[in-house]
Amino acid sequence: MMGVIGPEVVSDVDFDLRRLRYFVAVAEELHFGRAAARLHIAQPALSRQIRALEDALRTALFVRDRRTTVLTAAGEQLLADARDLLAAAEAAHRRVTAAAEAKPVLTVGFMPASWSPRRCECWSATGRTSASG
Amino acid sequence: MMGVIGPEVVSDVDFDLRRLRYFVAVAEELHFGRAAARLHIAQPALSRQIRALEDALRTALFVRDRRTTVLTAAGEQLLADARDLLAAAEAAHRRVTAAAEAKPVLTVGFMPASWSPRRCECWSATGRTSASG
DNA sequence: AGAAATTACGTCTTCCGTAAAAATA
DNA sequence: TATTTTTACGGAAGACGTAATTTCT
Repeated sequence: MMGVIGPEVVSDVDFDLRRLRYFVAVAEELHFGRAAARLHIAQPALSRQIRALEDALRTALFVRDRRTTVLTAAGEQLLADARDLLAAAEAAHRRVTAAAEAKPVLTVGFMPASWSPRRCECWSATGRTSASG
Repeated sequence: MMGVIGPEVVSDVDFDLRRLRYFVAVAEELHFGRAAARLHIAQPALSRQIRALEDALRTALFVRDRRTTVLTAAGEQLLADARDLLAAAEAAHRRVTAAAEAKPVLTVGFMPASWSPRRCECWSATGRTSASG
C-alpha cells in the first residue's frame, strides 16, 4: 500500500519493528529453527513473517539453498540497518521515558555503524530542569 | 510484554512504525479530527492507537484539555525521535533496495536533529560494484 | 446546541500454533 | 529416512468504521 495523495506522499515503509527483530534473529542464526526458538515463536510463523517482509520490500533477503540459508546483499544491508533502527528505537524509548520524568537528558556521542563515516565528531549535553506545565 | 528470559532480554520497544506515523500526525496537527483526515482513517481509530501507544510507553504524550490538545514533554521528545526514526526507516528501505540492485550506495552526511550535537562532522562515500553471488 | 474526543459494538484482517506436506541429502 | 522449510487450517488478537456517549463552550 502506498502513502497516498496530496502533499503527503510517504513511501509507507512497511517494516514493523517486530518483523525487523524476527529478521535479525534469522540473519544472525542463519537457521529458521534456532531463530524461532530464540524468539519463542513457532517456525512456520517466522517463515511467514520473513516472507511477508521480503514481499513488502519487494526484495529477497535470504538465499534458501535447501540445506543452507545465506543473506543476499540486500539482506546484509538490512541486517546493519535493522540493528541500528532497533537500537535507535530503544534509545528513543529511553529518552521519552526520561523526558516524562522531567529528568535531564544526557546525549553521548553515538552513531549507527551503517552510516560508515570516515570521521565523526559528535557530542552534546542537554540539561533540562522540569519546565513542563 | 517483556522480551523474556535467557541471554536475550530485549526491552521490546512496542512502537510500531504505523503508530509512530499516527502520533506524528496528531502531534503536528494538535487535532485528532484533522490528523485522522490526513491519515485517511476514522477519528476513533486514531484515538485508540494513540492511547495504545501511551499505554505501551507507559507515558502520557498529550494533555487533552477538552478543547485543546497539547504535547507533554515526553510527547515533544517523541515527536523529534519519531521523525528521525521514520526517516531512518525510509532511508534503510532505500539502501536495501539499492543493495538488491547492486548499485553503489552514496551516503551523504546526515544526522537526526534530536541528537542535538554541538558540532558534527560526518561524511562517507561508499562505492560498491556488484560483488554478490 | 456545537465541537472534540472517547467508548460500544460488529466486522474483517492479520498472526499464531499444530499438523501435514514438499524437498533434499 | 532424517532434516529443514513451507503450506493448510482453525482459533485468538488486533484494527477499523459507524454510531452512541461524554464534556466543555
